[in-house]
Amino acid sequence: MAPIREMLSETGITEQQWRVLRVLAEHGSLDTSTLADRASLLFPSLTRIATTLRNKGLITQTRDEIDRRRQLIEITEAGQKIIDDRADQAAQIVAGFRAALGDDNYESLLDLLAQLDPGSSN
Amino acid sequence: MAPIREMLSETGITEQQWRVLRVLAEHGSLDTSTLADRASLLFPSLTRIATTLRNKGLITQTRDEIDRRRQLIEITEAGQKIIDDRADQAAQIVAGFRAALGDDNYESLLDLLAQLDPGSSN
DNA sequence: TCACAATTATTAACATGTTAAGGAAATCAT
DNA sequence: ATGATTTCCTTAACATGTTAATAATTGTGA
Repeated sequence: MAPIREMLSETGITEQQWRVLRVLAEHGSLDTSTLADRASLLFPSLTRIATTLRNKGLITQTRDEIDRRRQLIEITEAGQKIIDDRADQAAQIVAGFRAALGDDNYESLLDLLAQLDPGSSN
Repeated sequence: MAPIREMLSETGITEQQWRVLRVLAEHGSLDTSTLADRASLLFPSLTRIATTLRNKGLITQTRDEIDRRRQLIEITEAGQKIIDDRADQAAQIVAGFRAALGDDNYESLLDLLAQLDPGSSN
């Protein structure tokens, strides 16, 4: 993940914050549970990350009026911009990994890791 | 690592503390730099871990009298006992992973991971 | 020898992982 | 309808990863 963190260092955003924003960028707005699941974060972590992202103005949190235990988290324009500006760069980093291993090996690695951790739907 | 952590939960020792003890159990006593390297820990982490292990009476730290910047870290009998008592159990957990993937796949996984991170001599 | 650099380790500050405890809202059984 | 349970989330407490700043010691060159 070092190259990813390096890319993000200039934004003042961490790897996990970036992951949260990416998931939100794909899905628009999500409830906390789904978001935690897709970003592979535990609840307590997400709570803190959401707080800092909210303070940075990159997301908004609103109570679900139907079930007021729930929160809806939405990415702001500023947050979306951060993702958009670096999507290509991130894709290239991943492509770099893939190239380093070769396509076949890359697929093998993903398969083997998936076998070890059936939980991660990624 | 979940099974490892579960095994360790009864000892009150964490995964990293266990790693430090394991390295020490193999090598007797080591200077901090070498220990950090072999346990794949950064200096600040090792400093803290050493403090807690020392407080638990599992290691001892002594200044190197020739170069007084350095410290020698040694495992105590109590620390050695913790490792000895669980070495078999840990080996079985690893064997379990290996069995889950199959021997060939297991080797493949190690190879692929090594290609991604040439640094880890493990 | 003495200022300056390099080495070794610690401390600080922040973010996260992890487990446990707590709090508010909804659900359910009676 | 109400008390117990469940669900969803937050807080708390501790350990670690990570980067930067400091401290202590040693090494070096003029």
